[in-house]
Amino acid sequence: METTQQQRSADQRRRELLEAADRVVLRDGPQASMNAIAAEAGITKPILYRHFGDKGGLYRALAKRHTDALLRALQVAVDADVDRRERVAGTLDTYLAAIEARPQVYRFLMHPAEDSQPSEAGFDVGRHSAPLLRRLGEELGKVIADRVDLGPGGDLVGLVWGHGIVGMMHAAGDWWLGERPCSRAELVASLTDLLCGRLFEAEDRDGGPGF
Amino acid sequence: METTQQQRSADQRRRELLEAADRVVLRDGPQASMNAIAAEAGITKPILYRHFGDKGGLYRALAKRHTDALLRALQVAVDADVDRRERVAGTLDTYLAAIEARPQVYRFLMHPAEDSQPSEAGFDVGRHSAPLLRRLGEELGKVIADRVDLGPGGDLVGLVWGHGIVGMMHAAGDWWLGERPCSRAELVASLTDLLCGRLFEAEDRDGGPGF
DNA sequence: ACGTGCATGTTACCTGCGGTAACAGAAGTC
DNA sequence: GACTTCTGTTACCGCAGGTAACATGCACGT
Repeated sequence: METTQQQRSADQRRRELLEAADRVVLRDGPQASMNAIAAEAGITKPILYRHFGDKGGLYRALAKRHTDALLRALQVAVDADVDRRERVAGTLDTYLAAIEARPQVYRFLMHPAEDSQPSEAGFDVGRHSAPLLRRLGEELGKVIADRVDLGPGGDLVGLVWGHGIVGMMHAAGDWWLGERPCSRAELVASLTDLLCGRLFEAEDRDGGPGF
Repeated sequence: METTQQQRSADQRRRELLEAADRVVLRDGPQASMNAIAAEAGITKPILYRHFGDKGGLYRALAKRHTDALLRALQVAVDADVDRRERVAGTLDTYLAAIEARPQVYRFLMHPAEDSQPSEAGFDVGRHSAPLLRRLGEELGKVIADRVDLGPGGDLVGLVWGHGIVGMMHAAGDWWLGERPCSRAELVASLTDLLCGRLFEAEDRDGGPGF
């Protein structure tokens, strides 16, 4: 066949387009229009559609790059050779540092422009809140089930915890990024304490039901 | 003045419109169009806009009803007169029962059609992931800080935990609702265990670094 | 009784989006 | 040199959110 020339130039073009899209999303947020992206890349819409199918395709391709980068960073943190508390804190800090450094990217990843078609209008509740979180939860769940002895049904419990912890990290990070009520280190410490079970070690206050 | 007649009928009309919108959102999901809502209500678009300003206004009004209802239910659960573990489990279960009973409503609340204007294209990272979660986190944070003795800076820690726990509940619930990997009771038990600190009580498994 | 407000309702339109069809050149291949 | 293929364009469709301008009904002050 020997279409390698064309293949390579096509791939290269694709990368260029993705970088242009990246710049626009970084500037305009997740609701960046296809027109804007095409303009930034110096071309017109139909080319984008030839390369990526539809907006969802472009956004998926764009998201994959950042997602993979973040996943690699977290993988390193989760494999660090320190004690468990330190490792949990390090993982949280890695995530928070990432979203702090590039809030626009983070925002884009969490809000992939709700592509989902109407489907059967009933039970596809999932997937609207970013595939990234799902992937993170799944991965973390596997890691936990692998490394912590949770008895029978441990795989399932690991998954629950994985998704739960990722959600905790995400929600707290989102709130923190908006309000900046404390330093990153303090946030990490508080969240780590929570996962350590300090909620159930702390004493109730005077009257009334403790939480 | 004596415009009470008109006032009352206006308020009543508003309620009727909200109920129509509710039906449509329940049927078509969060991307229900203004045209569809107007049609369901038996009128045309401009009336909706006169009552609610813009789509964001309608959705905010619509969300407030469900949000308030859910908040009341959670308030009851969080004030229950049982021990702490039972109370945590009950609160989680209340939330999960709600989203299980009406997934469409839940989905709508979490995805209020990204109204946010472009603003200054920079630092308004918050608010994209549903005001409901923020409100829940804030309320729970206050409750925790009120009832648990967390030492100096406890208010802030309470807020961090509030948002974190709500995020955990949300993410785990979202995942669970999509995959249905276990019963609600099992999910509640696992999450409660996590908040109890079982992650740090469990033993490491054989080789490699424990999580 | 009758005009005057005012809220309610309509039709018809604007803008901008995602997405597509149809056409116009340039380059490699036989 | 004809043929295909890739790249790029202009021009358009359908549908969304949102608005202007015009009609209608009902309570009022005199």
